[in-house]
Amino acid sequence: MANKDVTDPVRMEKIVSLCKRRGFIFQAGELYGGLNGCWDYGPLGTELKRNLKDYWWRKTVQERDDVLGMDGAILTMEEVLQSSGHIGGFSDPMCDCLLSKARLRADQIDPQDGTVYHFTGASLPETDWKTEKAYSVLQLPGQDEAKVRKTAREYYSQFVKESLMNKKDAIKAIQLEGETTEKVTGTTRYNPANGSLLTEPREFNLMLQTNFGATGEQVAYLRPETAQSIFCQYKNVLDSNRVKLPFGIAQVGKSFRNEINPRNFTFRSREFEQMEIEYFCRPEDGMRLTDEWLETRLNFYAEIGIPRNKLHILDVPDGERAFYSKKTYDIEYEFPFGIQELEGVAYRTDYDLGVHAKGSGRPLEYFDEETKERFLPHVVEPSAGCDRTVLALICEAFDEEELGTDGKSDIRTVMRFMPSMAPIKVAIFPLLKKNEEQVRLSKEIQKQLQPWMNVFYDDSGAVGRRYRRQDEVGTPFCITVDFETLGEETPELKGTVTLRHRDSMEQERLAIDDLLPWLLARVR
RNA sequence: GCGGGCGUAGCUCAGUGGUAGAGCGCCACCUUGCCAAGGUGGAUGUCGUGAGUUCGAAUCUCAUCGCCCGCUCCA
Repeated sequence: MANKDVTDPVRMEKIVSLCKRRGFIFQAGELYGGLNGCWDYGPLGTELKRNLKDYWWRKTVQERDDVLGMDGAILTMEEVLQSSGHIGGFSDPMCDCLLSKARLRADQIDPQDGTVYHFTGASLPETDWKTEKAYSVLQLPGQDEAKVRKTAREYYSQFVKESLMNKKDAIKAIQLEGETTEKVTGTTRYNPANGSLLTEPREFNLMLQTNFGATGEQVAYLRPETAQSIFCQYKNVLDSNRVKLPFGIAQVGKSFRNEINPRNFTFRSREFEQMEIEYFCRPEDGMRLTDEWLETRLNFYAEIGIPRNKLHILDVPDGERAFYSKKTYDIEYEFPFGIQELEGVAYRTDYDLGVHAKGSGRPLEYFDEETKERFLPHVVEPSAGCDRTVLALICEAFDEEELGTDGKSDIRTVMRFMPSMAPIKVAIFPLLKKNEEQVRLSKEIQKQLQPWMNVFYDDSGAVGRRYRRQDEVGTPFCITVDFETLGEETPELKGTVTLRHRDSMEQERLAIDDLLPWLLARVR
């Protein structure tokens, strides 16, 4: 098990603060108080996320011969989710303890035998407090009747105004009413820890539902994962694209889950984006391909700037995997709030195509021309959380560097994004705002580079401050048009600019004409 | 969903019943020949929201929303 104790809340707070201050991520609906579990990306966050998605798409779909893309509807038919098991099958019935408020999974309570004491209500002598609420307690092994009644009085004490008297005396004084007993066997209605009655088991609604049609009579669900539209269109993709096993279908898009408890900034949100591949293969290749995809995906993270030593691979053991999965790897990252999952690589066997073939009554078998076999392909699913990866990129990039060599403390905040991920690729400054020629040339360079990359122009304040502002949003390169550019004192430097590197703060001179190829080689 | 903490300017926070504050940031001008915090001036607040108590509420009470921590949950 990963060590969850390695957390740094202070660092996380600084990151959240920077995200808001510099326009990476805002809380959704903040103007009206905020919407729990939902987030908006600001200008820079949007660029960052787009860079990630574009890179994933390029590496996963465009640069591979065996993966095709699709973009499915978010609104999903009830039948699809019935077959997949999202309706009915996967949601766990939960009970709450009426006394301790502990939440228990109804299906994990051991059946118990014993005597149950039923009460119809309680009152408090010498006051007008009285309740008709019924309550029951199971006598646990080793408990006497007095203990059972104490438990009941503790329950009723929740409804007594605390101002009546001090709590201990109040509990002792409560009069229980209508006591009867009953022998029960195999009950799961009582908390094994304290004998208290539980609430009725409730199905937690883990999906978001919506309605449409003229009077809103038709029910649809916001998809809980992008995977289901891939499984449902697998046959159409196969028939329309002349592909052979093994092949994959990839999708990037929004999914929605009614998370009970959204936490950790954007990490667990109700609305989130996934980058998923369903890779269809022959049954005998499933295990091997799962391992291969794990390697492919780990390499991907290294390429976008999340080093291998910050990733942890969890080989999910038997019993903790989804029941249909023969093998699952979780790829986890060391977030400041703990080691948490970025991506799951799961071997899902033929479960998904199987349930949809059955649910729809349509054959989904693959016919192998060479071997003349007909079978349901198996599926390996590398499923990455897009917002989680953006958050990992931000956490990984965030750095505070001490520069105070002369005794003064100077902390430089730098987002060390890889150039390919950085929201702004290059910033362009005239050294002096008042020098018209420098301003003119700077804007000319900006126009030259803009068709190729995201460029930012700034002429306010001292140039040092402008450098630092760009450091804080992770711009890898800054270009300064200075007096040498104009060739005023050193004619041989005419037409060159200062190029300043974010990470080292070092500078070099480059000819304006060389800028585009130089940058293009580094920012993609 | 439970328990605890918190919510005042863009950010970090001070302000415990009597005129809404500081530092940083931001904007303008000046200065500035390459790495923040120099000079002058300026803008910015439904004190999270709503009700209540009060002559008067950022301050007290209740509710609600949101954030953080711990449980719980995560197909």
